[in-house]
Amino acid sequence: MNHKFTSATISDVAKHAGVSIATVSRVLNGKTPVQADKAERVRQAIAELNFVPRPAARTLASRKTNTIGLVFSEIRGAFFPHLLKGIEAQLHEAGYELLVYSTHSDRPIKRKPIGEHNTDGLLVFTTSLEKEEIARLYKINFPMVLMHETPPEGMNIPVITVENKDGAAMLVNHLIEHGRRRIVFLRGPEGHEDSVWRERGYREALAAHNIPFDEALVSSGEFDQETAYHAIKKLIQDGVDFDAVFAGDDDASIGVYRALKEARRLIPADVAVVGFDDVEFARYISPPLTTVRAPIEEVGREAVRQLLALLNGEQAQSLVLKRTELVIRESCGCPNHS
Amino acid sequence: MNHKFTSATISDVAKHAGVSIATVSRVLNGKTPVQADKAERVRQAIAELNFVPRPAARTLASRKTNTIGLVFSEIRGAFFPHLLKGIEAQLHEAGYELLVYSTHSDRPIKRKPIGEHNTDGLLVFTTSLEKEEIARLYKINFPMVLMHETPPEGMNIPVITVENKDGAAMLVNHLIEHGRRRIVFLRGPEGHEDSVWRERGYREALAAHNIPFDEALVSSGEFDQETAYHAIKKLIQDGVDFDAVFAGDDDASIGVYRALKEARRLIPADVAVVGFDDVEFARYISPPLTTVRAPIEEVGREAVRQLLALLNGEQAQSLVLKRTELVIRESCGCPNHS
DNA sequence: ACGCTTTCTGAAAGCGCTTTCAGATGAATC
DNA sequence: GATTCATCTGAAAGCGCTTTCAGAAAGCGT
Repeated sequence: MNHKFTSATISDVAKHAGVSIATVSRVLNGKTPVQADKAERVRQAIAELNFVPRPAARTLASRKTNTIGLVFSEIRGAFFPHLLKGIEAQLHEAGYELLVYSTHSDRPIKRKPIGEHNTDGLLVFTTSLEKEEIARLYKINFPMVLMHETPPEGMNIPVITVENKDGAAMLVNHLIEHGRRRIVFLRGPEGHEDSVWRERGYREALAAHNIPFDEALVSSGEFDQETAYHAIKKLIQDGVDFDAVFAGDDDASIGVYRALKEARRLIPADVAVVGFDDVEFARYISPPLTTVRAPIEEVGREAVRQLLALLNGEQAQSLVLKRTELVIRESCGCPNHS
Repeated sequence: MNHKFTSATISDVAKHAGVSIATVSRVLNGKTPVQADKAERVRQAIAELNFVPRPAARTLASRKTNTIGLVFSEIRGAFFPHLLKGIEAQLHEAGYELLVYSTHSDRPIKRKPIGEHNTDGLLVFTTSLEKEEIARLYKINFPMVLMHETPPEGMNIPVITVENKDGAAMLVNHLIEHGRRRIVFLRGPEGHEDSVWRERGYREALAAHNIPFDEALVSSGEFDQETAYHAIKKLIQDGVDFDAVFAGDDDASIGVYRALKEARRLIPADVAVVGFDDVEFARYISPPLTTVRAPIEEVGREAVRQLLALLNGEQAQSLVLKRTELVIRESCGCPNHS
């Protein structure tokens, strides 16, 4: 009943080509030399029998899964496809498979879902994996690289992320140079790496212009529309005075737009708004959003590169910061930049 | 050297619990009864040794991979994350792993990338898999379900998609009821299932109002901005007369907006525009886009449900059409609908 | 022609599980 | 108490590969 899909095995090929299975394995893997004519016969047999080696058998015998795992907490946000695309492309170029795992906290975990038993290495996005699990994997020296998250204290795990601080600072500087002084900052999720660095950029830019930091202007955006919407709404209800909003990211700025429009505040005349990421819709919302371009796809590719280096026993860079770039459109008050 | 990650195996557990590996296996799988006290001892041993069964070994022995594959041609379009989310969630609820594979045509395929050897079933999105490969898998009775694509002639493979025809017809009817008569339709990619049905809806709506179909009004949108932009630009240059555009999908309508704005045609006063999908940005572009809501995440979940049915030897529905819903905003000329 | 490398090859031993099969155990029946 | 059954359990045989190991074949120098 379970034998439905069994097709040719390595010994069928061996028989067909008149060699031993060891030889077949050798031409399959190409690491050990095989006489040209035999190799050719084997290749023919493989073609004729339409033989495909079972990954499970290979994995069991070689202890290499040939797949890497991607762990993240939730599929959300317009940047996600780009990340995935970069990872997928780079990975498959190298001949690896991609196992995708999303750690919804509410999911009952039946068995250890992803780790050293079913992957050769892990790509971890932000805070999707608990510190203890990271520590455990680190202890057994399991290859992994983190994206948009610094490793726990004392662990030397490669990190790929974008220039969050610089990007944020560019944005806020730009706002300040446009005469904005009361700039709201919408934080991302609690403990979120990106958010921390963006806040630092925000603070540094303020400090550089001698504008005091005002806790009242900082609120939670959670990097999503809904929370951002409510945050801004609340600020308005509370009568907080502000003339600009750094939304945390582009998704959040959507919520900001909505709250502002409902309150009949004009963008950018009354309130300038800037995002972060430069996702597709940023240029098409109205007014077009000034933001910072984060090379997300490149982050994915780079993460894979570093992980592959690790897998090959090479040294990986412990930190790769991808450059961000200010994209000026109209929501900051600059005209004619669409 | 490759033994880095070896930890406890089933025989360690067996020894530790004073039973045979067969018994351990049985408590692991829970299909065969085991005396309560022994089972308890085994469970303790598993916990103490931190034992996790190797999937490769299980797969090899049982011929079940416990993972299903998702195949698609390109990670693109704002709806993709939703699809993936639905699939991922539903799948992991059922305890399956997700192997993701994108078939860029330009990728050198090293080995058969995805199929019966490394998955228990396949989720195929649109035209990502060649007809021959589908036929081959179908012939060996390999479980799969298609999303947004009908199977080749004579093959009974479950299909999950949305009410493309109805959705398109609703859109076009709405346009016509607003007095539009010269309605451009931007086709999707050649051979794309969704596109075919949307065109049918378009034609039926025209026919229902006795408006003759005009080939000159149909052009290629490819479901992306760029192509849509050029298509509309060309129509304008060619002096084709039109008062509305059914963009094919929301992504394409972005391109339509751009071309129209460049040509100083007002939306919706001069030209009404409607999309398809209702992705996030649809409500935030200016003017807010009238479109049809396609329950993409639900398509993903349903596809998984049907595939799981197939895997359990149950009968799957051969066609599931998810209902679409007209979302009226402003780009069609309706006021106050934001 | 003889030893000595060097290169290639097959036998066989696993990799860590599942699953069959036959046997052990104890309960139930007469 | 003997017989029959229903339950549970362990030994052992694979699943389909990779990899070691030792031997065969072929090349080389003298």
